[in-house]
Amino acid sequence: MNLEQCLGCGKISKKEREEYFNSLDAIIKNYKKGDYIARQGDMVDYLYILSEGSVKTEMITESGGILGVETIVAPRPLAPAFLFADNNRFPVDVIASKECEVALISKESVMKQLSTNESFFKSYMAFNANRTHFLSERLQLLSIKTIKGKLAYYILQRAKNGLFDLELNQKELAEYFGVARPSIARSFSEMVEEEVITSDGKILNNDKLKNYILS
Amino acid sequence: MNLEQCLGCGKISKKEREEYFNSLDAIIKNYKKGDYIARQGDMVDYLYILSEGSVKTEMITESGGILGVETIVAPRPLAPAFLFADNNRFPVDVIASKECEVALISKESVMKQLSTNESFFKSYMAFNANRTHFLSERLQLLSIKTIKGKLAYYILQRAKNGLFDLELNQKELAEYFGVARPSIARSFSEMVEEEVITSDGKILNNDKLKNYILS
DNA sequence: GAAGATGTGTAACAGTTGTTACACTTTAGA
DNA sequence: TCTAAAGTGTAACAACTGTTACACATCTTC
Repeated sequence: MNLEQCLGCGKISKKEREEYFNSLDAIIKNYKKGDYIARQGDMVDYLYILSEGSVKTEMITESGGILGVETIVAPRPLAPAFLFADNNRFPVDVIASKECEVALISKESVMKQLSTNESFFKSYMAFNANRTHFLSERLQLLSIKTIKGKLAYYILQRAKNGLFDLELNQKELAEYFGVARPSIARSFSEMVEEEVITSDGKILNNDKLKNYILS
Repeated sequence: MNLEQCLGCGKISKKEREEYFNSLDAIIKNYKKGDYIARQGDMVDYLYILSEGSVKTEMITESGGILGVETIVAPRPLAPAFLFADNNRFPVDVIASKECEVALISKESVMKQLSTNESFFKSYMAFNANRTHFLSERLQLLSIKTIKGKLAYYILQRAKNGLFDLELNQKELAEYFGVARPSIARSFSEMVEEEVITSDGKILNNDKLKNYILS
């Protein structure tokens, strides 16, 4: 899910990239730290590609305070989904957190590329599809309210032949679920206690495991 | 976000729709209640459009129990994002919950339409863009842990000139946030108590309101 | 193989939310 | 206008999770 994928080109030098952007009629803009790249409510009429630097997105604060939301590091498109949305406006402020280079590709140019450059098309579609996939996954996980439920869902997704591998350690799981680390340990050991799973990765009671997700 | 939007055609009769599907080389399939339309892990090689009926998505249960996930009512595409995803497999079982008609349009035909039919293209892109937008919104809201935080985020999104309108009643808000109704009432009255908002829709302290989102 | 770093198990307590129940207010319809 | 339905305010208690702290295990590196 990066710049190369999105543009349908492999790893290239900075010079090659510039030539490539030129062929797309891109406007290259440079920003200093603290510059606003876009403001909440601005129309998204271009495909914004952050080719150098990093940005953070923020909600507006009328009276001083600032609420950080997310940091995005190059290379990555900035709001690729909004370009074709009905409400095609930036949902947040986008501010350079260091020196940035951004390529703006007009909607028309993007559409032309999409229809003439199969590689570009496939990459663009795959990027958005993967993002939807990612968001759906995260949403389903977050909408499960209990930690045991999240764990059960997570385990069932990775289960094979009654065995599972968590892949992440407790600290990483906690971050992924948005919960506290000791809470993961507690829930996990309770599930072992209740003979639903074993601590070494076996599923003992599939139905009970699924029931965690519901309740 | 419906069939018409997705296909780039207005409201048409069933006969017209069938002709339209024919022009897309669609395969029309009919299912009875209880039939499996797709199984978890099946490849998504077609654009599935549910034109009649309704389906529910389920996680598999090896030993009897069933875990419902979501109900989808016609007309709507079924897994439009997965068609172009890298991991293009159904994430869940899809089962007819009444008599259904599904149009399967091959990936090739979809790509052909996308490049030759601007209306189809725009509708398809808008559908996916809007879905991404929707998912991002929901995810951001759900990732806020406290109810006061969710309320603050919700209010700030709808705020204008220091005023806000919740638009939903408490019961609807509770469902939207995935929390209990009395908890909404409690959090709301605490925020009024703390002189951050008034119960009739004024924002008294913008910064405190944003702080709820963080903590 | 000793030492620090990383990962895990666990406990006590605080904080937030869910559950249930009920009173009250407002709205919509007869 | 009266009534039923829908919406809201609130309280007591249960349940779950977060916080903090510490013990112990395991892994890495010199």
